Amino acid sequence: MVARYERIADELRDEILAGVHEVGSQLPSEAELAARHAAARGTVRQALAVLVAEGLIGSRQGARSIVLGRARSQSFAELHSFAQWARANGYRFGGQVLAQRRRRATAAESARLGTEEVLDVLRVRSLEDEPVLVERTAYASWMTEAVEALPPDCESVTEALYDSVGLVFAYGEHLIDAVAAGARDARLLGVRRGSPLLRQRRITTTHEGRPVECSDDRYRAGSVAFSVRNSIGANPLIRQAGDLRSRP
Amino acid sequence: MVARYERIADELRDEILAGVHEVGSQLPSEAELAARHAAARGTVRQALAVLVAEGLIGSRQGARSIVLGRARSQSFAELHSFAQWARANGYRFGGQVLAQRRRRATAAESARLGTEEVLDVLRVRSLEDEPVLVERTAYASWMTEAVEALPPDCESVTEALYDSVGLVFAYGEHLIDAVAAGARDARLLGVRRGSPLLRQRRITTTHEGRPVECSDDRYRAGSVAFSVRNSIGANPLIRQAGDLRSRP
DNA sequence: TATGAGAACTTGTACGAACAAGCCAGCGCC
DNA sequence: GGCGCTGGCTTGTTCGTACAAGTTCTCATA
Repeated sequence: MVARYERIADELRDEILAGVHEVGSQLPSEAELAARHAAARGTVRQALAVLVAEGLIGSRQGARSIVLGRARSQSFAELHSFAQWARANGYRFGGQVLAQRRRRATAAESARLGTEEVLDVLRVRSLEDEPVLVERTAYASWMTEAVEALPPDCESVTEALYDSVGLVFAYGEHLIDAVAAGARDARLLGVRRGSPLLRQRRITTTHEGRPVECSDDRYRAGSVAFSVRNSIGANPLIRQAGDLRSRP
Repeated sequence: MVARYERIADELRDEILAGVHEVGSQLPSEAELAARHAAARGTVRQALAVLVAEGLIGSRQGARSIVLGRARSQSFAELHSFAQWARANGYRFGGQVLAQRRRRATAAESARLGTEEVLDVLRVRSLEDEPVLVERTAYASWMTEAVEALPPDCESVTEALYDSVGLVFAYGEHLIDAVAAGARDARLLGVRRGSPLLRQRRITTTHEGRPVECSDDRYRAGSVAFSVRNSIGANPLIRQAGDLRSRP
């Protein structure tokens, strides 16, 4: 059973995407939406909060909500899982494990994952038959067996782990910056050494907050971009300084 | 007057940051928090929703909320305004306008800003006395006079525009990827041509959804990173494909 | 015509209640 | 000991009400 506010949010989202409510125009008042859906105003407000979080609409006290854009925001799974994102957008995609071994955790990994040993996996992912992503992932030691059981060309690691051990990636923290391609990155992605890569370092945890993996993903420039919408009072993305102060 | 739920959220945030509630531990139940603050459960839930949006805690039906992390999330202003972000984090910073002229809007700019003419501004920003950011901004034509009135070494454009014409940047859309430094970028940032840069393209609007500016900001690699926390059911950042399909 | 006060409208905050749905520990059974 | 089940606890959803606070439009006045 889908919650009522979600159905209202879905309907409003569809209307916005279909152009019923133009960008820059005002939505009907909460009272009117409540009457139209035979729901309480609080329920409508929950639905609107969903769309605000998606960046589709903006709202402020006293004035009606306005439509900000028509871009669809994907789900958490699509941000976390390359396969789910690619599939949802209709791309051909693939993946291949190139190296996989157990090793001692570095100090940083140990602090983040809470284990002394990790399973180190190097994967390359392709989009539209071109390699676009080099993924270096360290899994916590209690994940080792489940990950080693996966086939090397596993399409979606996230889905496979859910099917095999019921693991759900629930929370993620991501750090995004740019780096130059090293010799190995360059060879794997088919670019020149020193080419710009978009790097996404992430750490993922379960529902209970238990760390599962930390990963260093590098995208070939031009293949993928990250998009974020924000507003006063709701801003997901923050900026962090690099290592300026430690440089000579 | 600060809203009650905000004060509760502030108190809980402080407690988490101070380590009263350890990472991975459970928060008191909503009922207990409500009793402690003499507030309704709905009010406490609003406070918790704030912390969920900040990525500090996670929650799921049936189980108590758990503490996910201790990183503080900055405000919208700090993401949008280089100066406010740098100041809030205690960095030395500066800025300088290198070129500024009116010109016809490109087709893309015209579509985004809704004006035929734009004011094109090229700025370089420094952090800790090193140039780290090249900013190419196109302002909508109705902004021209206010921007031209700013001093070339204006520290914070956002604040100056608020003071002079009461303009508030309320909503933003950002697209983040990596590019190679061109000859001019390289000279301005003091890096080699072809070096990786972190690019943030953004478009900003007022409260009413009226577009104010669109900008192409390029950070020297290593100087700045973007951070995002997400969870199932709340994810701000999305991935977008580049121009894969249009390539030969 | 321009301006300012005010009314009407709209969103934000807060309360209280009730039920649904999921989690977990403890209990009893095999 | 191990297993499954149940009952209590906890969060999720929804309703209804009331008032606070901000916006917008109207209308009277200068």
